[in-house]
Amino acid sequence: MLKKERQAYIMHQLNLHNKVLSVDLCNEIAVSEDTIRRDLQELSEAGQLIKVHGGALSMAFNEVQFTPVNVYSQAHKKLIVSKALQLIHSGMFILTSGGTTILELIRALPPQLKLTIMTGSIPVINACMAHPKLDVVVIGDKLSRDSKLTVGAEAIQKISHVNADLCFLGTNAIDTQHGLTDNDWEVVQIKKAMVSSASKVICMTISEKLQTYQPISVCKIEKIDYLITELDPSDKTLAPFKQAGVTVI
Amino acid sequence: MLKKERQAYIMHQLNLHNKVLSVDLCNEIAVSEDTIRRDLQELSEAGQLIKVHGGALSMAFNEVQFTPVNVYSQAHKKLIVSKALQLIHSGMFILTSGGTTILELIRALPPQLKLTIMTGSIPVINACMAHPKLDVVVIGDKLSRDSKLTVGAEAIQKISHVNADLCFLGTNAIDTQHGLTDNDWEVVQIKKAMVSSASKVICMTISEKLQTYQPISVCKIEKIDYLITELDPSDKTLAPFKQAGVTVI
DNA sequence: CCGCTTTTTGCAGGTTTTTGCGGAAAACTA
DNA sequence: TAGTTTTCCGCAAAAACCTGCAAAAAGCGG
Repeated sequence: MLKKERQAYIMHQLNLHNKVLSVDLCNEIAVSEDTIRRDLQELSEAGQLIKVHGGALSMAFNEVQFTPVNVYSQAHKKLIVSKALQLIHSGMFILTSGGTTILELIRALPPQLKLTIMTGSIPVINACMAHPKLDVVVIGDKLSRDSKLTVGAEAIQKISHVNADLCFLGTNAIDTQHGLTDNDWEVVQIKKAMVSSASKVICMTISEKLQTYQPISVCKIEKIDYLITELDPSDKTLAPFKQAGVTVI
Repeated sequence: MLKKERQAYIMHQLNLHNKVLSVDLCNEIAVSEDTIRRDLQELSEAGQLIKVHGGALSMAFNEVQFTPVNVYSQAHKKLIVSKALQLIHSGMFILTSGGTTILELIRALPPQLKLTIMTGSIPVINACMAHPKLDVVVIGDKLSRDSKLTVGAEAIQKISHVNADLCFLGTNAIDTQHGLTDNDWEVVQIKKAMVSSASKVICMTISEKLQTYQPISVCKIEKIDYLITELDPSDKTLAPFKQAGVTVI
């Protein structure tokens, strides 16, 4: 097999699987491991792939790896937030749990907007205090260290006595079969209460979390009124949610 | 599985759930716990995550908002705090309002000390979360923008149902004639409730605020059990307080 | 076709990386 | 305080890597 051929084969494999192992390649092509290594070396110098110990990764893989939360995921969240702002109108009473996306939403609220935010999430409260007009109602109870959220019977009871216009839920995992799910029992209880006490329930999430699930159920998919992701509403990933009656934005 | 791949997987999980456990990861990837730990170590050094005992946390969720420490009368406050620490013992239930001196006290609590802190002050809650062992009970209600404290009937009712060992009050003004006074009606209501619900009431203040007063009364001087200032207890400024039955430290 | 250079390939060796393991130390939990 | 879990540290084996070398293959001018 010619050298050019071999390297073309390597690139082909790389495009298919996003990674190759030196061992696999030298078995497939029946050539010594040294030769493969030299090929990978050359292709790496030509900028066609990223060589790593034991094989190589495609450039595509490396982009997502080297573009961490701050840039890639952050841009998505900004887009999600801008969509969510359309649902918010002056004077509304809003219930929220915690989560990074919700935090971004609060930070993005226009300064002149007057709202009442009811929440037990300390980061959200902190963000609210940076806004000039927001009325904040703190849900009191025991503070959960992990989630930075107040949890417990007192908090649930308090939530059950309000009627919010909107409820924004931090989304840990969501799929059409299990609905909205999470992994912290106490946080789930709070979220359940919030779902019951709001006219409209809104889930904001990056598309990575779609069609994943966690052990504990918050609510069925039918309870969700709006689903906001960074994807275009017509994206095929979102079709099952539309079918389940969720308004996808 | 390649090392880079593994680390990408870890980061992915972290973006989804905001935290990962070493045990979970080594099961999911089928690799020894040591390897996972070394990966977390590397990613941590690269500034991609925060390593903690047992796993790791995402950077996004754990933004530490560092409240600037004002050096004004800092030395005095350190002294006051060190005196106050003598009154605090493991397992106590403590009620607090807000105030910079109380904030300093929370920050100075030894890391191994276990306490339950009940408060409606957002800065105090933030400080408590930086401590590894504190149990925090948040007093819920409407958040007062000025004082960053929850105020209202709900909060007062909640406070009235507890029996705290100690109550630390932020001191706005104190004198022997009018007792402890303040200038915010709603905050005063909260402080009144706290005084009623605690076995011992402690006022910490720099000496400048001694023998000053404000329009609204929190409680008579007899209700104060301890007064802590930066002065020596034998200082003549403090004599009238001793005479009124306050234990001066 | 021949003698020459250049390229490519495999191999032997020595070095570096990676990984898992055992035991001690540290941290956490009750 | 005692007991469990997690971490740290050193070690050793395996895997991967690099370097230099030599043989085979290919290219090339005459």
